[in-house]
Amino acid sequence: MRKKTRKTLPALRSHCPISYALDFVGDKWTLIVLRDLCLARKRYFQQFLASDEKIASNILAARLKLFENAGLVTRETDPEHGKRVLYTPTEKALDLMPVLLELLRWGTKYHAKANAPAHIVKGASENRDGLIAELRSLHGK
Amino acid sequence: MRKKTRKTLPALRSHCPISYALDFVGDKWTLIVLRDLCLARKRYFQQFLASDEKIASNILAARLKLFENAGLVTRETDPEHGKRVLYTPTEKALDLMPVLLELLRWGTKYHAKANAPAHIVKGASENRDGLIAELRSLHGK
DNA sequence: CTGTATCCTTAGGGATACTG
DNA sequence: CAGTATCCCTAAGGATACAG
Repeated sequence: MRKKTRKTLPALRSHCPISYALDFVGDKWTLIVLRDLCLARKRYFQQFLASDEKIASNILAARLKLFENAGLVTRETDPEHGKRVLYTPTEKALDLMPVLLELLRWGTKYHAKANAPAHIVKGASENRDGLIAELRSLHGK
Repeated sequence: MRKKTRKTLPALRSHCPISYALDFVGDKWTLIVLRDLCLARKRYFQQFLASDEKIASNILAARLKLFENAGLVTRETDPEHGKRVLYTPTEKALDLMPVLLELLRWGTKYHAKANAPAHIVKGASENRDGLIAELRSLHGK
C-alpha cells in the first residue's frame, strides 16, 4: 500500500514542544484548514473546499481524517440535513487559535497586500484574548 | 539550473495574512531554525547544526540564505574570530517569537514528553510578554 | 569553520475522474 | 454532498563528499 496523500503523522524529531507542534502543524495546509475551522467557522466539506487557496479534495479529506484521529475535530452526520457531515473543532483545535492569530498579526505587519476581516485583524492586535474568548463562545465553549 | 534545496519562496496562494505567513514559515524547518535563532540565541552555523532535530547542512544553508534575503537575519563576519560568520535576528524575525511561544505552549500542553528549558515554558504560559521583552533585550533590542 | 555540490529518494500534492 | 481512487510530478529533504 503506497501512500499518496498524507495519512499518518511523521515521526517525532525531538521532544522539544515546538518541534512536536511543528511535526503536526508545520506544513502548508494544516493551519489553513484549522483557520477555516476555528476562525472562519466553516463546518462542511464544501466550505473548506471553497477557500481562496484552493485545496484539493483528496488533501482536504486526508487532513480532516488526520484531525479526527488526533482529536482536533469531531465528525457527525448533520441531524437536520440527512447527508451533510458536520465537523466541529475540539478544545485541542481551539487551543491553536493563539498560534493562528499571531501568524495573522505577523502576516498583516509584513505583507502589504494582506487582506482579512477587519474585526479579526483589529482583535488580533488590540484585544487578542477577548477575540479568542468571543470565538470560543461562538463555538459554544 | 535545477533546484535541489529550497532557494526561493513559493508563490502566494492568497492575500490572507495567515496564508502569507504560512507560505514563509509553513514547513518543517523554518521555525526550528528561527527557534534556535530567537529563543536559544544561537549565532553560528555549527550551533544550528548541532540541534536535536539534526538538520542537514545544505538545508540549513538554504534557510539562512532565505532568511537573509527576506530580511530576517543579518550576516557578518565575526570581528573577533576571523573566520566565523555571525547571524543576528532582525526585528522581523523577533516578531515571530509570539508564534514560537504559542506553539511551545500548545506542544507542552498536548505532548506528554515535552521537554524544554523551564523558564521558557513557565514564561510562555504565565508571562508571555515579559519573556518576549526579556529576550528582546538579550538580543539588544 | 562555513558552507557548496551532487546524487538520490520519496512524501506530498495537483489534476481529474469517479462513487455511494 | 462527501468523499475515493489514480496518475503523475516535482519540490523538498537526507547523505555524503569536498572546497575556500
